[in-house]
Amino acid sequence: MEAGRWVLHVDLDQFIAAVEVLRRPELAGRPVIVGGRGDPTERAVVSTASYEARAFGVGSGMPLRLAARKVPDAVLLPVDAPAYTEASERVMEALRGTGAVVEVLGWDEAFLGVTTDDPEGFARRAQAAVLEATDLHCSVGIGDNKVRAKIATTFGKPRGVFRLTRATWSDVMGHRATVELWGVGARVSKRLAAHGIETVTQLAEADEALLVGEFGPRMGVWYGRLGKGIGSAVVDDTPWVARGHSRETTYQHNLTTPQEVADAVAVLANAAFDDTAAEGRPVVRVTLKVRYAPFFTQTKARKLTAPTADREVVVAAALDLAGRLDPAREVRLLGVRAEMTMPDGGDPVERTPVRGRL
DNA sequence: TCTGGGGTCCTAGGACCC
DNA sequence: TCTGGGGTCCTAGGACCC
Repeated sequence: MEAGRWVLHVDLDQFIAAVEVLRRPELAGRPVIVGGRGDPTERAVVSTASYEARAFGVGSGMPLRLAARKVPDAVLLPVDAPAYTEASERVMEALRGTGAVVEVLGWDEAFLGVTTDDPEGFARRAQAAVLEATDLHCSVGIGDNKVRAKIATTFGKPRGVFRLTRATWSDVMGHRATVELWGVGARVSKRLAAHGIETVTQLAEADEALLVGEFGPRMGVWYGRLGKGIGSAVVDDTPWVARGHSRETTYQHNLTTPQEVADAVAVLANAAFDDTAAEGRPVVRVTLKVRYAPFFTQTKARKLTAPTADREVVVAAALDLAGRLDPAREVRLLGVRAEMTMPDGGDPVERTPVRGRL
């Protein structure tokens, strides 16, 4: 058995749907779909679907309207963020109780840093601890770094454990499409394919200069390493520090006049300001995001002349950006983001490393 | 099927400076 | 006139993740 340090990736199975079923046991075994306000006639998308609903082809990100059509007898539920936050906190506490270093990735995911001769045994104990504390099931990926641990989890689902290391990387991942890598999406995989790079092995063997020419000095190098399964093995339990907060709303009916837009921007800017004020750090940059109907997204940003904790300044900056939008187009989504100074007093634009790329 | 809301990081290119 | 070479700061936008 290999002695030493391991990275474990823990991912709760159908987390949101599972939390809902826990408090409504009669829903067990039924196709449960959670999204928006649970109303399939509204503009909203699926947050999570239970495995029973996924069997009908429903998945995260799908418009609620379409999901409801695919599964006629589905149980549709509204998103209840406080309930998931509470369940998540109990999960993370259970994981910390295993003695591992725990780096939280989101509601339903965490990396564990452990030193053990038996990572599978540790993984099973972590699963048991989570189940005991919360009645929730999870899958665990074991790796020699975060990239491999994260991908390993997908082979462990549901309720399983899977190990992926440098020794097995090529056998397990080499023949797969690049889009299966964590950090490669539809766009990047298409650009890779244009260079004849379709598989993970082809990416691993690709000329670095070619990747840098296509994607730039950082991303190009990073994609090449991703193909080889190379990544950080540092699990950091430092509490996460947000760089900023944003509020975003898709309107059930498009906004058609500058006054409607200005009113909406004021509401969102105030809410975003409230979130940053709660952090106790001043705002340094304001960004306005707009999606015109049917689908065209624009962003406008302004760095403030000085960091400010003044609500009026932040709202005025957002309204000023709104004045630069095209008044002739219908707006279906607006968002306002307020970025804060970092705890050390720095500017988020300087990319103070709080949590870097994995 | 016309696609949420909350985040993160990276790149291109213009303005401006010496 | 057909054009340097470096640097910084800023905005706009792309891509990805949960």
